[in-house]
Order: sequence, then C-alpha cells, then structure tokens
Amino acid sequence: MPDDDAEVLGELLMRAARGQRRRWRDTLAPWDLSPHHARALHVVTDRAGMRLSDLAEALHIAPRSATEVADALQARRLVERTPDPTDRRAVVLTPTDEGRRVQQEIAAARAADSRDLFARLDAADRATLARILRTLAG
Amino acid sequence: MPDDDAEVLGELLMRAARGQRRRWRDTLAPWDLSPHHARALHVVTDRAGMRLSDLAEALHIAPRSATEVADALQARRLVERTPDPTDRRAVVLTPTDEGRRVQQEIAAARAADSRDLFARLDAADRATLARILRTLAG
DNA sequence: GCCTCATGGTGAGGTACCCTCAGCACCGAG
DNA sequence: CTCGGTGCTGAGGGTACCTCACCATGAGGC
Repeated sequence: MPDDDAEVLGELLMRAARGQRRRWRDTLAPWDLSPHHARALHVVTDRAGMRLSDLAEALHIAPRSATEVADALQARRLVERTPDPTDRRAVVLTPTDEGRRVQQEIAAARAADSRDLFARLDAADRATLARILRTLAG
Repeated sequence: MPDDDAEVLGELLMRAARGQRRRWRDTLAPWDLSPHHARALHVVTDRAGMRLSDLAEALHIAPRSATEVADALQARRLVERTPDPTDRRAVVLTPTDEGRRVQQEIAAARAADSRDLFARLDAADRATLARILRTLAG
C-alpha cells in the first residue's frame, strides 16, 4: 500500500468525524447545551442513582470536574443533587422532569440527524462501513 | 433503515476517529508537541512566508490566538518571526532548521502510523472505505 | 502631501473545561 | 473507638480559545 493512500484515508476519517461533531453541535444548538453537558445529561438520565463519582468515571474526567458538570446541569434545572440514602457522604444525581424531557428531545434529534446522514448510503454500504470500522477499532 | 443502525454507525465512526486521534497524540509524544502545535508547525513549514493572519486562517482560529501559537512555537525554537519586507505591519513565520527537521520526523512517524492502521484492510476495503467516507463528507 | 479608513499584530481581560491538592464528613474493619 | 480509606468540594492553576481596544502602518481620495 502506498503511504499516500493511508494518509488520505486517515484524513477522510478525521474529516467525516469532524463533520459528525459539527452536526452534533448544530443539533444541540436549540437547547443551548455543549456536547459535553448533553453527554452528561444522557448519562445521568440513562441510569438512575448515578453518584458524582460514577459520572466522573462515565465521562472520563476527574471527580472534581464532575462536581462542576453537575453544578452546570443543576443551575439549568436539568438535574438535582439528592443525598444517597445508603451513604451519607455521597450525592446522587437525578434528572428533573425538564431534564428527562430535554434528554428525550435531544435523543430524537440526534437519531434523526444520524438517519439523515447515513441515508446517503445503501444497505450494503452501511453494512460494509460498519464491518470496516469495527476492524479498525479492534 | 432502522434508527439503531444509524446510531451504531455514528458511534463506530466517532470511535474510529477517537482511536485515530489517540494514536496521533501518542505518535507526537516523543516531540512533546500537542496535535495543535504540530499542525501549526506543519502549516508553517508547508508554505514559506506565512503571515500570522494566514496561520490563523489555516488553523481556523482568531488572529489573536495565532499570536499565541506562534509564541509557543517560537519559544521552542521551531519557528522564527521575521518582518515582512513588503508590509512593515506584518510578520512572517519561518521554520528554523530544527523546526524543519522536527516536522519531517513527525510526518514520517505519522505516515508510518497510518500505514500500520490501514494495513489491517485489504486493497478493496480501503477503496470502499475511501468512497464511502467521501460520500458522507460531500 | 495629507486625511481617512482599513488592516496586521498584540496587550488586557474573560470563558470553558480540565487538573491537583487539601480538607471535611463519613464509612467500615479491627 | 480508632484509623485508614472514600466521596465530595474549595482553592488555586493550566491550556486554549475568545473579544475588545490599541498602535503602527498601508492605501485610496483630494
């Protein structure tokens, strides 16, 4: 394989991912949420009883930074801090009704966006792309 | 197409890109350069006579931020600021010998890394992947 | 030649998002 | 009850961006 081929592929991959990220940011614009906060909201909504330390682990950030993410979501009234009944040191994060609603809307918007993007490919190409990407990830 | 397919594909794409970015960061470690600074060095080395404003445009950052990137590369003695002979307001960035050397080493390392990654695919898959990614980008 | 407006770069100051370290409250084993 | 470990957060720091204001210079109209 020529070196150039590999470089072109690498660049195409990065470009596709960049486009994907940009679409995602645009999709989130109506809710004025950063991708990071949307992800945090997703995580909190997904599994009830998340502790701050669980959130930190899920987002791959330091526990101290999870505090800040929680602060931000709480300020937006998307989640609430409640004391953990089984451990008085711990704090569990619970989505508010608003938080759950926003999360569902975002999930729907994201699904629609992904569908639009990949609708450009036929079924065979979608299957091939999935196989190839899995090979690269493995 | 089921919504799920699209979401899985989107996630696979992000995962592949994330892996790529991680490899790239690891590849750069020996030179202690961030991806951003490496990219800036590449741009400056690539085209002689880059002004700060050109660098800003190439990196898609504000002109003020290009000043900082230039400061960093200059502190590492990878580039030099020289006055533009045709416009006394402007500053052109020129790679030092060291800068050129580092840039070449990094380019070689990156090419080798890309080659390793995409060697997992046969020629047909590489061609297909390129075609599909171009479809998604377009 | 001079005035005016636009342009290239940078200082000052701000935001977002991470981090480490120290400290406090609490848990749980001995 | 004591003591090492754990969960969270205040304090302080770093990086990579940004905008705004400023200065020096360029370039076109008079």
